[in-house]
Amino acid sequence: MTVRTRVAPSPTGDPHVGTAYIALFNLAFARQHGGQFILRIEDTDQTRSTAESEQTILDSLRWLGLEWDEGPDVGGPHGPYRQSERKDMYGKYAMQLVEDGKAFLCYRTAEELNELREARRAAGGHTALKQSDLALPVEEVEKRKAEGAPYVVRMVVPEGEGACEIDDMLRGTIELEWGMVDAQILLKSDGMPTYHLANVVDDHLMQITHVIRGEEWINSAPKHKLLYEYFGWEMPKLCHMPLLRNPDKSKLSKRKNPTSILYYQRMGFMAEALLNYLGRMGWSMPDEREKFSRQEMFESFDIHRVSLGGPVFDQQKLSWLNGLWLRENLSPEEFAQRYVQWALNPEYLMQIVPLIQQRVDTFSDVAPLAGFFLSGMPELTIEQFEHKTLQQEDISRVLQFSAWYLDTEQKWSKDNLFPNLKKIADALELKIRDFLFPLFIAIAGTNQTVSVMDSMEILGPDMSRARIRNALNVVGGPSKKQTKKWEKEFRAIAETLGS
RNA sequence: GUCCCAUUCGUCUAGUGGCCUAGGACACCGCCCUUUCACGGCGGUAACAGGGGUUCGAACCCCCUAUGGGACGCCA
Repeated sequence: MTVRTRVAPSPTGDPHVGTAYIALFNLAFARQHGGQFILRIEDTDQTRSTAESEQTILDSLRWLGLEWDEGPDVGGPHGPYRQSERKDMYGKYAMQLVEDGKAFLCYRTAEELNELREARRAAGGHTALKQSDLALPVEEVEKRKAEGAPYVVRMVVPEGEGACEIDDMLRGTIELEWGMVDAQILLKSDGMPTYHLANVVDDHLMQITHVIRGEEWINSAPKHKLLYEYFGWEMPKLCHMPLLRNPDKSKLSKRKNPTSILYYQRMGFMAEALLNYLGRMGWSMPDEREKFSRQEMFESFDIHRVSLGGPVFDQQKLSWLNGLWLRENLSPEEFAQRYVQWALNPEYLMQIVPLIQQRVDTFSDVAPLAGFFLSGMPELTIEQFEHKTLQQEDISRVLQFSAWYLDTEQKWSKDNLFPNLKKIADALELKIRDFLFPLFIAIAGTNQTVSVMDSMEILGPDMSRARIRNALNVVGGPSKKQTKKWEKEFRAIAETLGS
């Protein structure tokens, strides 16, 4: 038995707890059955990942105590689909389907597709586009072909009534209407495969027998099933896990909740506790024990104990669980060792020391100056935000605009953050030193400290965002009406920001 | 909008037709321990979304409604 999970690298390189969640259940399932667990980084799009961001993901998963097997290599060394030989490989499979009449070349332009979809939507029915919807007159096709116009390869899907039956290990049989399934692009105009093609081809070549993935994939399962049929391959068993949620029940997202494993690491959680907590999301031990190790989980694992309601990721319960691990599983010596490893490791310390060395007279000055690098959320009061020229509304505005900007920023370096924040300051007609004041308080709890840009870079995106959100709660955010107005202002500014 | 998936205390969950007067955990509240605060111990408030069936019997099976979420890309 071989199960696998696919990992989509995030543009920021931040490893997502949802990734670890799915990986954990794949691993538990595989280990329980004495099978292999294959982890594959998926990046056919290429706009997302860099070698560094992929490495960060793998390191984070390893830190959590997850492990994976190498499995058969597909089309070259493990990693994203950049190499040209891979293009050839997937291209061959796609063209084979074209020859068999299971796929077709499509010369439609983006504008035409938009129009077709608009028309469908206006009609109120399904928006899925089929081969017959996309067809062009023969002469038009010939004309575009002669011009060397770009084309994609799309799969043929059933038209008319009927439903596709998908077997899910937890949900039983799910019926999805073919009407909802569009003629999925298999090969993009640049010749790279889409996820759907790559997914099916790889899983077949890697002899995957079980796929445990997020619920968001249920709707594309018919496409996958069809591809297996077209190729004449056996389809792996599918299992769709519930999605982790924000406190407001929406899909876990960084805007509403810290999602990066790096954040929880920086926040001082033990890997064992975080993994334990993820194991409690939608799953329970037969004896309902709250605290259990990875090994204990694997020994008692039963995929049928997964409950399907989307679990809310609760920071407070995670903290409690972490406290249990800290208190009960570490001797004082181990505690000390772990703490040093967390706080005083050379890698982290050497980012901080250059910032503080010139500003201290004694070692005892270090902790007051740089303590916020080793803290969670600073305890803030409204008084700390009092400023000689800025009004409370200005403070709130600075924090809110910064939060909006930082939520979308993908390149997290001070050389990128600073010019953009400067532009926001200019747009708000604030001096940069005044503009930065609320950020200092939010991030460090004081403005008598090292550069806030450096601090944000070191603390990372999720920790910085969380602290600014925290500050916004203390100061009080904008009212509903104000929010609308500010959002409009911000959108205008956002267009001028670079990356 | 269309389709899909879900729905047990505020939150994570136990529960697979009688053991349910619905159990545990976090959070919250109270008491005890304690020079403080934590930790720990004890106790308390709090839930089967609603309506119809099926059944001797339904949190559990079926249907409808509601609510939440997800999917509808040359993203994954």
